Amino acid sequence: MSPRRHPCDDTPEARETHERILDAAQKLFGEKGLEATSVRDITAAADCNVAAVNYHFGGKENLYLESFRAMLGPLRDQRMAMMDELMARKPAPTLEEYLTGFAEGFLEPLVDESLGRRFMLFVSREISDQKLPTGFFLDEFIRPLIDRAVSSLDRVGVPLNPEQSFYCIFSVIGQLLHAVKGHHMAAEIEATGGPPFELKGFVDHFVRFSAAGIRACASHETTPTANAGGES
Amino acid sequence: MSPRRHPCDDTPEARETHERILDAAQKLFGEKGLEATSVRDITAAADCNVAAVNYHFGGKENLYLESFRAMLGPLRDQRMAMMDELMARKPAPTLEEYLTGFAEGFLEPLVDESLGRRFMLFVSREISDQKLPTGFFLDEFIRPLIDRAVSSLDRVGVPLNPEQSFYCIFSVIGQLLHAVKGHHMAAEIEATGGPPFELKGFVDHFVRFSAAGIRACASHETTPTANAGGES
DNA sequence: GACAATGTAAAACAAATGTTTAATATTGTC
DNA sequence: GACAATATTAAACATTTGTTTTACATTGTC
Repeated sequence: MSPRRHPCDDTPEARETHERILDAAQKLFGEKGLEATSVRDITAAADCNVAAVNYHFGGKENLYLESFRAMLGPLRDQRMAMMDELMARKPAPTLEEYLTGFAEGFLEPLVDESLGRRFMLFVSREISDQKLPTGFFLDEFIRPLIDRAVSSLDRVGVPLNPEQSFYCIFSVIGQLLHAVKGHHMAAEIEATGGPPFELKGFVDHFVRFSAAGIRACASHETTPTANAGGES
Repeated sequence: MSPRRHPCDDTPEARETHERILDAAQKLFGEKGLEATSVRDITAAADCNVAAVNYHFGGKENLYLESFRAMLGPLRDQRMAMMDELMARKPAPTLEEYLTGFAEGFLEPLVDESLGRRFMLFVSREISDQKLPTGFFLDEFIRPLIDRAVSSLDRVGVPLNPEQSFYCIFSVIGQLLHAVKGHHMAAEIEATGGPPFELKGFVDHFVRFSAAGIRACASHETTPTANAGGES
């Protein structure tokens, strides 16, 4: 009835095909999305039979989820560690150093054809076109990272209440995700005559822009009109 | 050979079906995307025959493009006008007023089931999963708006060079697009126990955050370390 | 009323989809 | 070598896909 039981490691060869399918699926699902990628596209790229997908993963939808899950854990932990490392520095980092580290850790996976890049494609797509079970992506990835970011931002010397922290992280992530889009569209932008989009230049701007923004939010308490400036 | 010739207005009835198909297509394409929406889904929603899509639009892909095009012009012009109106105010608006108007004009279409909301769904999807001809969306919508935004920001009293203006607009739009996502995911976020995402509260934060960020970028000339503050 | 033109409808089309079946190969164990 | 378990393959499965064909209805014109 249900042939999906995840054996996948009886022989090294079997494990190999299992891995090849997962690899091809991550690549193709990330590039073209769930519907636009056929099972035959994947098995062709993985150089195996069509039935192998159902044998190893029990169906296309489950393969999509497993492709995502296989990347999610390592990437989430990597970013968690990145933030922990930032907070563990001997002299506490300035807000600018914190933001620089955050941005580089966020955008670094984009530069080469790495696991992180594939995952980013997945994430971009999933955010605007949910295909995973409700809450899965949010609970397993987004929320832990936001929580960690909020609490790490808390120790960087800028006094923010929880709501302010959340909104500041929201603004930071919004900018960085948009930079991901800009990076993906860079070729097209330049092809049609737009200004070249450079990640390096953007990070400089991002740090300056966001540091001032965060400080402005911190210094805003009860006074209705906000003024920038006022740090040590 | 090619039955698509856009007659579409010989009889009032014909024009009506034409419109019904376009309406259903905008709704469904925006909600589920190109591949996940079948021609039969559309014709069922439009209450007409399957062949009508090919008769009136010459195929599914062309219908997708036409659905987008029909929204693009009005929405772009509306936002252009919004920015023009902002700039034409008798006393020149402050940066905060400018940002408030910009954010409200950007997010306003989200509140109800309007043309703007449909278009936003389309845009979100298209940004992370391009289905339209290369450059079309960029040239017809994104670039004109960015250009207008850059030049309008130029007259609000904050001295920015072109590169700084571009990056600031980039940061602003990144935050607002992410707010769109947050708004779309609001139900899901709250269902899983997250903090409620309120557009109103976000706009307040956004204005404070971005005004400080923009001023920081403006005051940054040759000094490597940027300090916020310093407006009139 | 006849004619032509245009819109609509039902049916059929070939191609592609995800999945399953059944047969074959491969491996480890006795 | 025989047996059983696992993995791979080729073929077939039933649907669904976008599109086309053919016939029918409607309308305006003479």
